[in-house]
Amino acid sequence: MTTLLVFPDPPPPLLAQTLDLAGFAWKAVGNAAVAAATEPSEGWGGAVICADDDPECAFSVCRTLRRPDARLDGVLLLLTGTQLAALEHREDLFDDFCLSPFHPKELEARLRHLQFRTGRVANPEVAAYAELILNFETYQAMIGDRPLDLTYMEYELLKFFVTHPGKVFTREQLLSRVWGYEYYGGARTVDVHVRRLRAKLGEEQAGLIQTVRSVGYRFGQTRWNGATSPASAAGG
Amino acid sequence: MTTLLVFPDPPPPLLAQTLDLAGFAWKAVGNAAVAAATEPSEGWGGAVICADDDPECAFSVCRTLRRPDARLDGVLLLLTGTQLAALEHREDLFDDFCLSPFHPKELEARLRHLQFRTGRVANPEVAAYAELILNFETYQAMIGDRPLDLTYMEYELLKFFVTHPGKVFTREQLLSRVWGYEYYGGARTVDVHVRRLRAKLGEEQAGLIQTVRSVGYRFGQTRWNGATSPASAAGG
DNA sequence: GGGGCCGGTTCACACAGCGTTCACATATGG
DNA sequence: CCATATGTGAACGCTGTGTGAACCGGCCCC
Repeated sequence: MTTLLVFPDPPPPLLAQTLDLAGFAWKAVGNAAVAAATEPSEGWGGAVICADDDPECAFSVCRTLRRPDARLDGVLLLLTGTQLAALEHREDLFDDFCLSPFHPKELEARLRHLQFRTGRVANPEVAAYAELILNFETYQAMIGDRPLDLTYMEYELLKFFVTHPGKVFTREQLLSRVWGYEYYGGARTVDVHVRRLRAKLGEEQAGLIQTVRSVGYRFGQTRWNGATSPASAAGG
Repeated sequence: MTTLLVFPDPPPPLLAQTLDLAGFAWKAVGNAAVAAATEPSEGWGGAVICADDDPECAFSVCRTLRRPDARLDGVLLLLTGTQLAALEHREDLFDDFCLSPFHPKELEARLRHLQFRTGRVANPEVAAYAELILNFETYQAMIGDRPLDLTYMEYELLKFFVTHPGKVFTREQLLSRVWGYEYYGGARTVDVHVRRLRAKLGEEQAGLIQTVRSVGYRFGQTRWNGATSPASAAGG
């Protein structure tokens, strides 16, 4: 369960109670700066912004959360009926809203739906394996919370590995499927790229790419480590 | 203004009145078959499904509207407080809901936001990314508090970048999507415009446009955007 | 209608990054 | 202990990109 950002700090008692009863993990912040400073490493799982008391400040927090360079999805606005008109030109600042005073079950249902939406609508153009995340749209890679600086070929090779975990590929297969053409005698080129990938993955995760002696390389699936039957290699 | 699908037929009087007063064009249908038969050529602009009377039938209509091969976006569910629990395993059937009896202004605000989300509403007249602000109406650009003097093509290119932050585009993609036509051998033209944009953005912000070697260019989003599916966190 | 300016496109060149290759060291298996 | 396979470090050369400048067409002003 990810952590919800809640504004203001402290939040209205009924809001806090509702979130607790519904089983949400949350953290209250008084302004956008604190929100940025206390952001968990996996990012906020959404936000509940209460505009009852200080709508201007609430909208300001929303604006900060929604800036395009680090946009937060899953922002729910809590406001009174008289504030409805203020939403008209601020459609981009929130994903859902709930009228205050609210029915606890309604808020819970909205938050659940919001988490469903952000989990499902989120851009599918990514692939992940354990700690490793590749974003195909941005050509970026992350291992844990550390961004990887990969060259084009390194990225393409890693992308192929991540999308085919567990399988063993010969150097010739990798050359034809990653490089995309038949190759003349340069099988060792793969070794060099694998080596550089291992180096950039770091000491910890270098084992993600395993050498299968006299066959080729395999990505992930470390459960089969050690002495396996040769039949598996022959069958692959 | 596109036409909203409304269920049931006839809808509750207060619903019809609210839609009329808010200026929405709508058409009531009694079941999914009629909805398919009377669908306007441009498609439905969304749906308001009232589950007050016959929730089972309402959910059935939703299921039909949401079938994967012709999924309708912008489905708003109208239900009573006692029906909230029924939403839990039907998250995919709707995009928003509103408790009945409803405040007309709330329903109106929800429908407006739904139309904004589904993109059926006119484009915003400004866009911003970090320090950068573009005003599409006046063709003005500002970086921080400094106005940028951009030519037409520079402005169009920057506008495209700002509205697609983080994604990598090849030169060919940029040519076809910014210049708007297929191009003969002029891929380097993009380079020159990018260079001039960088120069005008200034030393500080030149890094906003990043070169992705042997791929193309990317605007902003150096930091990883954590908007990935929650499954990745669970899978670790 | 002519000349100068402005903006978009194209060209030529230099540099740097990256893919490839080689030579050698090390590991593995028979 | 040998043969083969793989890891490692470094060097080479190509391709892609940055950069300055020229070209060219349209527009406005004189």
